[in-house]
Amino acid sequence: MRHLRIYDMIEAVHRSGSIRKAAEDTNITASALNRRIQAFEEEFGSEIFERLPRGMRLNPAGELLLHHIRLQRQDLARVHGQVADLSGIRRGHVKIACSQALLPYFLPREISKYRAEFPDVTFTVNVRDRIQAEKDLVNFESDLALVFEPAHMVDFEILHSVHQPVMAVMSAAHPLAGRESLRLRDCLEYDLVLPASQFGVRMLLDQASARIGRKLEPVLETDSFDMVRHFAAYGQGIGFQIPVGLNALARPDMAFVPISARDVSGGELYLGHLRKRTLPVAALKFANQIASAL
Amino acid sequence: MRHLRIYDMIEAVHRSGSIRKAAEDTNITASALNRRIQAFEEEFGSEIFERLPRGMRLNPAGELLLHHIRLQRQDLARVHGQVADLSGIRRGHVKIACSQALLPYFLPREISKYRAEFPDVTFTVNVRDRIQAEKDLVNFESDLALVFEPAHMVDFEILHSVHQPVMAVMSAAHPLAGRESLRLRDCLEYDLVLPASQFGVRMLLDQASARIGRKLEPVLETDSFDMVRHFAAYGQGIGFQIPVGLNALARPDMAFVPISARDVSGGELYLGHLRKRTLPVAALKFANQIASAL
DNA sequence: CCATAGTGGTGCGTTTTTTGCATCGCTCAA
DNA sequence: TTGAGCGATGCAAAAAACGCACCACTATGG
Repeated sequence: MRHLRIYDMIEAVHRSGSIRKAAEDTNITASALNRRIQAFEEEFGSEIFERLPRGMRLNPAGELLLHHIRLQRQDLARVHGQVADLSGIRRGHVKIACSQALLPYFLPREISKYRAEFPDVTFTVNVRDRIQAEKDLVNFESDLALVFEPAHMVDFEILHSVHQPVMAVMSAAHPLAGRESLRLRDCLEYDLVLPASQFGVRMLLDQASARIGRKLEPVLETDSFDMVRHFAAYGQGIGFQIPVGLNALARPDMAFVPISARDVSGGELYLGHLRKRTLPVAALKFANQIASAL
Repeated sequence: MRHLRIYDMIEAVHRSGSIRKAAEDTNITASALNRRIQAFEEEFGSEIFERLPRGMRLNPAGELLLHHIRLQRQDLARVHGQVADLSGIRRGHVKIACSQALLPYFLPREISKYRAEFPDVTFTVNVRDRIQAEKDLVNFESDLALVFEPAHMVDFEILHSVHQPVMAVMSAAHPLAGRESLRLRDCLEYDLVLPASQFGVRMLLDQASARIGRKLEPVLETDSFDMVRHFAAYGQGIGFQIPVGLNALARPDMAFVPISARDVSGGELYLGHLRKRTLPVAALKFANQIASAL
């Protein structure tokens, strides 16, 4: 869209922080770029950049404009998608920000299933904690977010939610492996491997242990749920995960035992998008599929 | 916004139905306009107009694009408003689609009150029935709608609603003028002046009279509530109106008596805007003022 | 404390894009 | 059948955008 070129230029200057650097990205001379920015500001009726001795920075007006630019671009992409839909072609691209728990089993399965029906739809999946996921939505870097116990949710519009108890994860040979359910105090007898504090599961566990007057002292704290699972699988440790991140069939060597709701009531896994936003067709259809899968 | 000129051109062609006519509105030659449309379609990846022997018409892709254009333009206006807000200037323009009932007293008073605080804000008020009001919102021809008993409401997001009983309107000298409330059957003894069938008040009255096995036979049916009031004021007839359209202080020569809720339960007056839309600052502030006034 | 590298801004000749004019081919209604 | 109205197009003129060279300014680091 050549007529929206000026928006690309503004974003390029915003990204690189200087006209000269942005000029390279834009395949244009710094002088030409400079003049287009100036002309735009003139027409817009207000400066959108602060001129600092070391470069350019968006001022508040520019921040507002930037959001408009992103909104505008995403909406145009939606229109493009719908127009493609008219001609019977199901094309498009879906950008997802999600918790790690969704990565090993759930999302790969759902994406494959979706692409079996619409092979021309492509995906971007970014692992984000619950705070960053919301920021991604605001910046239009993701269409959908699938997160466990999100943090503020002011810009988050819920499409679907599902309750997830917290599961203890351990080797199938572990003494507690046969139990129907576990109390939190049972787990404290063993080596604990816990996700880092920014994760929802950890937050729930911390709250629960505080209630029974104990403090969790993990032997291993990590930001990788893969690590949690593998450490638990090959030792006597206990890890924690939510059911959507587990697959009993795929791991007969492991045991997954729910923590009693009396200790940890569990949390909600939310599927949502940016408030007030109209999703592209592809993203909407995929969201519906996920919602029914959950 | 020079870079959005192509959008103006597309809208102009859509409005006038032909390139040559649109060329005059756009202050450009037909050939230049033609080529810009062609270039845009090329870049957009799909034709947006049907070429008919008698002119141009938007095809489905074009309809989708047109909606995007309007959305985009309105959002840019919102950004402009917010930027003006940053510099302390309260400028802007508010477009309202409303029922006739709001015209005589309510809206003039509220607009004056608002403009006393923000004199640089201007207004457009269009009288619309409840069906057309919603269309106006969809086409971005209005920011706000203030309507009685709207029809489908699928694209309508309610900001505020207030219950309005139906009032009988008559001369102060009318035999029924002193009553505290009226049954519908009391009114049927007199000459009736009714709003046309597209109005919410009429719909409620029709339903109510059908319930008591009667049919309303007005001596005067009109699409002007002014006419209803004046006819009632100068004769023995009875008209009907909702309270927001009446002002006892301004008309000591008239009497307003509520119809018993056992006959006509009344209806809701809704203030709303297009679903998912972010209103310009001025419109939002005005909407808040109206909501509290109601 | 000054040299230097990096920043945005500008004058001017050149290139690219857009526009206007004239004209073609087509369709439909009188 | 003819004329009026439509969109499309070739070509030259006008306008806009661009690249180059250079200016003024300011932090930073030897």
